[in-house]
Amino acid sequence: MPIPRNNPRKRAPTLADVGRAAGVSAMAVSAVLNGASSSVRISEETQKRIRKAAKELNYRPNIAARALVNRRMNTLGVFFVVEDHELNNYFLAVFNGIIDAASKYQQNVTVFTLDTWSDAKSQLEKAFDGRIDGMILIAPVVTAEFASGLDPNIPAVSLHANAEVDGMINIESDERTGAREMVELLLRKGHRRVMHLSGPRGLIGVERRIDGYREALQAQGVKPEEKLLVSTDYSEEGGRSKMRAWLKKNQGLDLPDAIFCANDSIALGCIEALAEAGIRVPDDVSVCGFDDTLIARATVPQLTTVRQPLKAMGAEAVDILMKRISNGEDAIKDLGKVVVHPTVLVERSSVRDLSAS
Amino acid sequence: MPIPRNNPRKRAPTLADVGRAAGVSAMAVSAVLNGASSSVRISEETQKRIRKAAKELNYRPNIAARALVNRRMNTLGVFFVVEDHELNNYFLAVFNGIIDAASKYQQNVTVFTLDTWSDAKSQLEKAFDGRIDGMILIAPVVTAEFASGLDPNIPAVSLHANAEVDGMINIESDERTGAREMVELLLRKGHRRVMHLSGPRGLIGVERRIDGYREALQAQGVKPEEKLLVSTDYSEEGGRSKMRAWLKKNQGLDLPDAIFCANDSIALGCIEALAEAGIRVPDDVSVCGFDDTLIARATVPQLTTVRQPLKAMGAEAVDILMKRISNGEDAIKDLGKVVVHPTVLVERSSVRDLSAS
DNA sequence: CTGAAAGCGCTTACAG
DNA sequence: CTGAAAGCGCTTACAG
Repeated sequence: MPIPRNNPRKRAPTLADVGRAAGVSAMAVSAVLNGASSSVRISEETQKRIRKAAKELNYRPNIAARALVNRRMNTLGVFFVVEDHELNNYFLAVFNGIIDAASKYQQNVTVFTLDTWSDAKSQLEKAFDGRIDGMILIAPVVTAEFASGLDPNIPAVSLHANAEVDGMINIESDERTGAREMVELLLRKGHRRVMHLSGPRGLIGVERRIDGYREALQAQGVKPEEKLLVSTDYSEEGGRSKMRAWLKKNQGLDLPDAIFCANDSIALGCIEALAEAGIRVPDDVSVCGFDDTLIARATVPQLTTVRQPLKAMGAEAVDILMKRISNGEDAIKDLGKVVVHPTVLVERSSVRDLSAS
Repeated sequence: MPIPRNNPRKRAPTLADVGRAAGVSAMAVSAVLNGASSSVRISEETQKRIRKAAKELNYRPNIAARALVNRRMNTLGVFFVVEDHELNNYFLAVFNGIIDAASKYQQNVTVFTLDTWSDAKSQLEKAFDGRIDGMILIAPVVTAEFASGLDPNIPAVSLHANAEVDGMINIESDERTGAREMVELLLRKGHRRVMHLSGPRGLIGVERRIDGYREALQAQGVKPEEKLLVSTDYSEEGGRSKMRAWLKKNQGLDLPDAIFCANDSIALGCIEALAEAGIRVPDDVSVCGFDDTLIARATVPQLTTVRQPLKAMGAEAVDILMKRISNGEDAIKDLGKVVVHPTVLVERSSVRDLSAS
């Protein structure tokens, strides 16, 4: 659909209009309204007159004119791939942190959704026309091709990037430790046969969670069973269908003691598939998740999960981005290329303590 | 925190740069790159040369300069009150529809969060400096004072506004019918004592749901009990605390047959409070919600609820807004001031059929 | 200390 | 059919 071009907005009062009303130059008005504008000194009385005129005319500085001069839009761009046109709770949590922090810096946030990261280059370009001062990439799948599509003049910060990009700072959480601690918890509670419903193989976060899972098992001398590691995509539907299939294939055989799901959505789908089969959580099998999104509190029983501080991570992305925008690339050196947040184990009701019984 | 002003972006190539490289005027470049620019005709060969130069220089038209001339930013503003700094699933669904539709029109979306609607005036003003071409107000609490704070030159569309505003189009769903149908369903399934956990009294949507609830009861000759109508705020915490309090107060007395909650979050809190008290859903009492957000599918049992087409409503807000922006106020006459979407009953597993047993 | 001028990068209207 | 000029509304640097 073409961009509608006609029908420009009505002309709003300008600095000149205000100046005329107050009997001064546009420049004087600018100086007064922008506060501490360096050298200019204007008498108290004139200032009052100017402010009064501005108020009466309902004057607002035109943002486009300002941006043209300052080469700053005071706007941050958020880039995110939307699967099946459905925003999810991971996005919600991160975005929440972003807008919260952005308003602190008086920055606007505009959201750019992509269909996929693989041809992100052409989609990203659209934003490289001065409309944003910095970009936040949420969970980008970074390839060399993709990285070459970035504009070196626009500072970028990523969350949960799967690879390091030159000149870009990435914010992550310690997923490996989080996964390890979760599985340790399961083992401590007497679970032995721990299944892992992982995310799509190859993504760095997925592999880290698998590593943590294996690490915990090995430390306790539990031999990992091949058939207890099943990968799916990071969705409710993925968790449901893979769990359904697994149950069908292993009909009549023993259930695992516990199922460690790679995120809360998978866990939700998993619980649904179990419920369909008449298997109760946590009475018959324990289930736990990862992320601690809204979903984790919505399930019944509420989900034991690994909390990633998603909101705080979104906020930090803004903090770092603002530093880079304001101070230029000098700011980077102090920061390091990766910021790692610790995860927190959140115990709710979906894991049963077998050791107690 | 002050807006960082320093450190402007690096100078990007301009039309003049491209023109110089191609040996033509900036105007010629503009004409070629903008496509069908009316009168101007430039030879095929020159066009090619211009495009090549633009590509080589990696030219992007500067959005601020364009906006200054066109008085159009091609961005839409979304305004929303965030309670306790927590975005919710209602927002997620509506926002999803908004960004989906906006990308269709090649419009950017920027999100403005407010603390409260009551002093929205001062917060709205910030956006009246040409940075947006139109505004979408999500669930605004409209007062005369608020309405007077709107800029008549910026087209506005609201969703779930509680009152009609002159010159603004409001998008709603037929909440009254939705509520009535839900309660009719409960009655049909043999429930008699139906409790309603409503939203905050006074809001128009809340009253409509209450009206629908009462209407259904009356039509079946069921006398509404005063103590079965409890109001809370539209949150999980509200549903939990009010349900807890009710159970405590009515300890030892009969439970209602079913609880009709005014939204899914309340229903979730309600289910939690019931679970705490050892009351099972739907075995001991049926619970249903309203909205059909993500939450409704996450609960176990999944929630029977009234679906509002939130995503479609968000998309329609954009469609209408774009008509108003493009065609001016002429577009309004065709539309009417209120657009009402039908609701749909979604039956899941949280309501038990008593008539069958 | 004040004001007139130049310039940000684009598009539109108007001469040649 | 083409090109030089004016103007969008602001800010910054530079004369008086």
